[in-house]
Amino acid sequence: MTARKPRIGQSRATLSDVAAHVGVSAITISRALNKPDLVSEALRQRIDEAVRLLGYVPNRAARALASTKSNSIVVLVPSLSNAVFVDTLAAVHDKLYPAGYQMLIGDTRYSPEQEEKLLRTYLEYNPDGILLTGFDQTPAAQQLLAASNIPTVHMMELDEGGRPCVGFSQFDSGYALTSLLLAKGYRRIAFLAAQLDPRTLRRGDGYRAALQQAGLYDASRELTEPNPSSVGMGGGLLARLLAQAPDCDAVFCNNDDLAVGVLFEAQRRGIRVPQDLAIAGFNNLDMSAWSNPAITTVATPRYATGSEAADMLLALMAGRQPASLKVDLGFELLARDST
Amino acid sequence: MTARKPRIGQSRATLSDVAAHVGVSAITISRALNKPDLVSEALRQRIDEAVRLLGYVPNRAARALASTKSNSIVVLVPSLSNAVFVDTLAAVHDKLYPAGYQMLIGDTRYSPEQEEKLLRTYLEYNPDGILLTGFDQTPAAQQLLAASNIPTVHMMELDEGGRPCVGFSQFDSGYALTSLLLAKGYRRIAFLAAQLDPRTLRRGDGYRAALQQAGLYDASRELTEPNPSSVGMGGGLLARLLAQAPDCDAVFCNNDDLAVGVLFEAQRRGIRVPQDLAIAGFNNLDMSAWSNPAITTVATPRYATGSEAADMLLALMAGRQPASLKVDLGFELLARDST
DNA sequence: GAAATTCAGGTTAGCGCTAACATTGGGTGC
DNA sequence: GCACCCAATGTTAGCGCTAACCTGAATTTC
Repeated sequence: MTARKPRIGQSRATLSDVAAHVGVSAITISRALNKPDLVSEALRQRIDEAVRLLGYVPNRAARALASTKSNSIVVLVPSLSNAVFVDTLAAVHDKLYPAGYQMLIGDTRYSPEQEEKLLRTYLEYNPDGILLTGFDQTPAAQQLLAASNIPTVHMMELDEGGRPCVGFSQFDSGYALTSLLLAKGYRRIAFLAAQLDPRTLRRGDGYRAALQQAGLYDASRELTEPNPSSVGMGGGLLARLLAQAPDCDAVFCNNDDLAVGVLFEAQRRGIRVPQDLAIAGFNNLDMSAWSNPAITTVATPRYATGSEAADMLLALMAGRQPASLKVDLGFELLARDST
Repeated sequence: MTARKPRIGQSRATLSDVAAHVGVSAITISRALNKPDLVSEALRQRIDEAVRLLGYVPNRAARALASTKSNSIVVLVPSLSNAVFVDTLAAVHDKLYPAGYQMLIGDTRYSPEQEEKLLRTYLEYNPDGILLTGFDQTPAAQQLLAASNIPTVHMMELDEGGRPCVGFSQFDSGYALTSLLLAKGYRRIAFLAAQLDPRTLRRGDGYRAALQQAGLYDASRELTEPNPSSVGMGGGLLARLLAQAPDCDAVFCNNDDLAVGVLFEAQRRGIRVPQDLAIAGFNNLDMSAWSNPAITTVATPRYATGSEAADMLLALMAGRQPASLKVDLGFELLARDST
């Protein structure tokens, strides 16, 4: 048993304080807390009592330093104001929290540079695992990741190169929704997108491919806007579109909030939906199911993505080989009254 | 100069690795990194180069342990899927990040018990400061906070008891919006609320007070629902309301998404807004400005709350006395076409 | 009943960093 | 030219915890 150190003031109780109080050595307290079955029942109870009495709270930094395990996971998402990522985060949390891991959440604001900066910062925490969104890391960030040797899983997109990933094909989803519109007889289909992140662009690629294949592609019907998408912006984009290509018979909006904005603006202009103009959105956000008419959209596996990605990461961290390093969760077309 | 420790494998470079490489002592590297002006220009450059060469990343746990400062701030919000808190978080981040602090974000899911649990967990990180939402902590959580002696600021509500806080009066905002409806001539005003957190309830108190004062309160027009609010739920609540109190001439929705849902449902039922039914929302979310008609709402100071709260916390952490311990940021009524 | 095993706890050392004090070797003042 | 000071770097110790090994007593094995 180590001598009790004199403690000045009322700084927090430490392991040795508890140990001194109970009359055992510090390591025993540590064991009672972390590997309870290595300590006898009776002693464990006395320890629990002392812990409560002294208000002992373990010091995570000390634990991390001594054990070289931080029990924290870095999760980097492009935005916290987008329901897509929030839902994914919730799923990740639901898996990781019971496993004893803390999430360090970083918001990259859709910028690879910001992502690199966050990565640099969070690497100081010595995370046990990393969850990233997409594959568009800067070269420096990729180097950091490689050098750190920390298990990493990418979410929301699929990789052909063998990097661990969970998501769905953005290209296919854009292609499929456009094909649905073509099948319904629409011929002059516009594409409206805000927040030009890589996933948006790949959905646009799918849109373009479908139309080109049908011989119906017209670049003037493609309208984009770098700022984050919102209902208000949907209205603005429709106004721009009608000025530039007034003959469109359908719009593919890259996100449901844009679609709702387009619907509102169409109503203001007396454009009937879907008779004069069909509207399709993306992501199946809550509101698109309830508008009048309800908006056709693509349901994306947000919660499942977070859940599966966390599972894969847990496997990698435990040194287990996950069943698959590439999990394609697919997507679902929801044809509703707006098309 | 301390001897270089033999390093096996390729575990991360440490301060002493850098020191050995440059040929100085570890503390000098530490100084070059943290207090650069204590180290000569020439040496600093050599150190920077070595840091880059070895890919040195400081170990946060070790730094926290040695300095007894974690440079991290715990921020607990009730939900990440509510734009209100996300905006607030963004503001907090914008202030804290430049000051060198990391945020540890916790999502309490509107539960004081969960909040207590998170607090317990995050206290292990030895945060330098804490930001909480509201004042409804469990007694145990309050005890934890008091014992920890960590500067804490409460957001979104105001306290009479002198605890540091930044927000606005939820009661007053509910009272003011109801008064606006009364002033416009509405007499049978309903109140629809989901997610019955304390702030919702206090807004409801304001609503009730205004109506009671006017002698127009009728409990059957108050309808609540414990689950999180959404557009879909707004429609459901309107349906319930019409069954129970079909003569309402206005609805005060506790959040804009409910209001939009009510509007959609009214449209489906052929109820004219505002002629047959006026609709008011809360929080000034993006969509409420663009619907047809645009929805009357209350603009709440979300970003400012985060910003001011972070400022206050920074002052408290630095041992400075903030200008005021109670910052009332007010709110703004936005009368639009739906009333 | 002696050796082998298990159980419950202890000792020692060190994770990587920084606070606090110590040391050096020029200036500076007069 | 001597005391003094300051700037730049070093030494020592320790933050709070746990990994790895060690010890002694109780229990089991045949």
